[in-house]
Amino acid sequence: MTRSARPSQADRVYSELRAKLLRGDLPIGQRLIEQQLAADFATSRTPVREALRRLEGDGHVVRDPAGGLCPAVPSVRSMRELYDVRLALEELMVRRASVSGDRGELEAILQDWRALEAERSGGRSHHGPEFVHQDESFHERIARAAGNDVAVRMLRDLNDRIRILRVHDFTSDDRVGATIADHLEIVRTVLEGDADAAAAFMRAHVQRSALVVRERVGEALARMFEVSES
Amino acid sequence: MTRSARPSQADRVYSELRAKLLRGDLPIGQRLIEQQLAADFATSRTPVREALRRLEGDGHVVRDPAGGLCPAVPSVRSMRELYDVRLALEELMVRRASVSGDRGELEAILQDWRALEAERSGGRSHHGPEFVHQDESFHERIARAAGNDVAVRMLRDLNDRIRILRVHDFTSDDRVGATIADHLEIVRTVLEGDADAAAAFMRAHVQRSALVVRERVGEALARMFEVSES
DNA sequence: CGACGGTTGGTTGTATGCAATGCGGTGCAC
DNA sequence: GTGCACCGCATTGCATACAACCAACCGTCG
Repeated sequence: MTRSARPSQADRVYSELRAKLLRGDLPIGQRLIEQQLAADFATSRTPVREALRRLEGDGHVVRDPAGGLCPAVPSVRSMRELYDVRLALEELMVRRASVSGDRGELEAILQDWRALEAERSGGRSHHGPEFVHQDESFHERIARAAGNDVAVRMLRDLNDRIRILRVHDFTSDDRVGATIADHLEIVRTVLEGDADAAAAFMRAHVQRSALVVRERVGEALARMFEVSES
Repeated sequence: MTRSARPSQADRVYSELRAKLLRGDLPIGQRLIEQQLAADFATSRTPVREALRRLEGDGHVVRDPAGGLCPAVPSVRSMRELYDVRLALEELMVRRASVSGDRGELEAILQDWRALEAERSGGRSHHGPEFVHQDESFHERIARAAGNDVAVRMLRDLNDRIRILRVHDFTSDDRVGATIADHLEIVRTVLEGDADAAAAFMRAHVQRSALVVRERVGEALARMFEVSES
């Protein structure tokens, strides 16, 4: 996906536009005009078109009936679906990691999260957006240690789409602490090779997170989503 | 993904090229030259470029170090990964379908497969490629009945990538019969609402299929894959 | 006053031209 | 004979010009 040597204009437009879309920076009803985007990114329509095609393939933009492209609107329903699929995949990953995971990587993960725990009890606390990245990184590393690149890629895609919600999980210091504890417990269990227990911990962890998000985001976001649902 | 009204050149190139890639029709080492493809499809480079970008996003073509695009080569490893993920998703789908599936659709599936069973015992037998489509359709309909469009899309993508193997599952009449029996059992159990049993049946069904494929494809394909693995 | 058709501006789809890059081949020097 | 440098070609990335199409607006006619 990343061009090997020199990132092209199309790549640049793709990632910047994608970032905007995933942050929800673009007005939802508004059509994305190729020429206008080309002007914004100081380039021509060709790279913009290529970026849009990729974003369309990713499902981050959708076609309106007239053939124009608009930002895809997340719905409550799709969020639930995404969490559902994510849960199944994460469970699979810890099972695989438990049975035949890369021990070196798993132990590195354990070390890193012990360090985070120490930092935290040492008074240095992590705030939302930064911790979201840590959290995503944990789950991706587990998948990578499990040795399933197909799943890694799928999880990354899922994470892109729920990131906008995930930040709501880490607005309280309690949740950050609980997450660190969960992660340590999971990776320890994986290293013990207990697939069933690890899967159960992961399931509980993700479900807890989903519950908190659901609660925090609450009715406000739900209503926002509802109205913008197509 | 499908343009609403008038399929564009880019759409045509995308689907035809994609079909060729998924059938393994293109020599693996051979670089895909934009201009040559444009000539083959009797169009210009622009639609070809867009098609290639989408295929790149799908992972069906990959960049060589020089920046050129080549058909992605399936590896034994990625096949195993795909089956692994597919298994997890299929299991999730029957669980969801068991608990809160669309009964109308589920009963329609049951009817259709009873009809297929009757046809078969009536002497009309189905052969490989045709039955692959039936089989894929079954699994997609289950996912659709489960009401998770995110998973439907992911499964479709997975199926695209394992189709090349799946045909090896249905070269014997026995396997076709066994598959019909499995499908009937699965959908009946789902309709009874027994999620655990349905998941177990689905797991057994997919694993059986994977085993047969692995056996039939055998070392020959495995070796072919190995040498072409990057 | 309403409905219909033409017209026009805006937007996307397609084609092509141009520049840059990387690779291979060839010729020259040693 | 071998190594190196230079040149040309193939190919991609980017820009722009042109064509097709849709949508809305406006005028006219019933």
